[in-house]
Amino acid sequence: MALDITEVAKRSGVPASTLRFYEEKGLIVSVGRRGLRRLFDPRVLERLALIALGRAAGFSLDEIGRMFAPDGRPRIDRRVLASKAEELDRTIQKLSAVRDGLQHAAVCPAPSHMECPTFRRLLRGAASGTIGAPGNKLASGRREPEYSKSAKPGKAPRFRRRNKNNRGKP
Amino acid sequence: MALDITEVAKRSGVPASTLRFYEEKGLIVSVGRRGLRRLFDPRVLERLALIALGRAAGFSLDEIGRMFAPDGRPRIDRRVLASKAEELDRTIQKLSAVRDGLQHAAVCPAPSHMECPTFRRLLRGAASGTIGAPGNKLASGRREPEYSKSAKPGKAPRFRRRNKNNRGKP
DNA sequence: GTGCCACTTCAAGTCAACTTGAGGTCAAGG
DNA sequence: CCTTGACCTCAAGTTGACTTGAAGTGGCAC
Repeated sequence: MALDITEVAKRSGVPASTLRFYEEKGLIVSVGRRGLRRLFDPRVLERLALIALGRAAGFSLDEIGRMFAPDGRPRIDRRVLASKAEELDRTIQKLSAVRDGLQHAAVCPAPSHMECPTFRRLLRGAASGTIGAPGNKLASGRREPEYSKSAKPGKAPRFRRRNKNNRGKP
Repeated sequence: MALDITEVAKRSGVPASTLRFYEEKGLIVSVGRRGLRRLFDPRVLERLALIALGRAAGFSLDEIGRMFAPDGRPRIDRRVLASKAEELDRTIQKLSAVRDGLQHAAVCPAPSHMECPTFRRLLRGAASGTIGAPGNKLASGRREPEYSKSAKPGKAPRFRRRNKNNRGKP
């Protein structure tokens, strides 16, 4: 009944090294060994799907880990889901704006992009931090850098860009 | 006329350390110094906006760097823009699906998410790799890991998940 | 003229999510 | 019984985009 690690890897598409890594992180558990070889309960596949989904939604592995009750059953706070959905939605808005701008710029007849009003508008959007780069901060819970040392608390903290990712209330 | 680095930081919202970093990477140039202190042409602000936009669109700093002609003027290939826009669009599709699933799960009356058909469908999507996690690979040009050593070419390469991010032609 | 402090440089650290490498072990096949 | 290959462990490396720390410097206010 139990699947060995290669079987899980094959069926889930998740590399064995990642499975070991996930186990170490407590995201999945193996139910035993055959020799050295890990064995997993087939339900690990569902668990992995859940993890993939969480990642797709922008949760970090740690966040995902916290979504499983100590007994292993997923106990996902609906408020967390809702707020992540909202966050995701804001991200989608921004990306859509960028996509539209890109699309326009791609066909825009202006000799240089700099002369295209649409492009310039997009640029202002990006400049004013309404957009925020994707990649590592896109939909993920992102720590603010500290700046506690270099920017002393008394010293007009208006320096640092606020809400790069629309973190505060709009 | 020239702005010193703090002025640029203040106006652009980009920390001075990042400005130095960008200069080192060749993304911006300083036009001189006052003492040690860098001075920038005001147009650096537009350049920074362009960089922010590029990041928002999912370009890496290196890609962005390549978008500036050696003379410094942006010379952005429209085909690149179009393809990035497409990529972005695919990303948006996926994120939208996830968002909808999340939204549903947040209000779904099923006692456990596992009993909600919508949630399970979403899960299958995530499992089959149709979704792909955001974060660092979301809209960015992402190198495929190598696997040349551990998975020898003769050995049924069906092991590794293909197109986690819909990389091949649809 | 002299002190301060914000700047400078350069090297190294951080973060997340994995991957890779070296060296070890073991079940199974011949 | 012995080889072999696939797994094991543990430590270290990777990637991108920065940040941070230590040690140095110089313009400007006094």
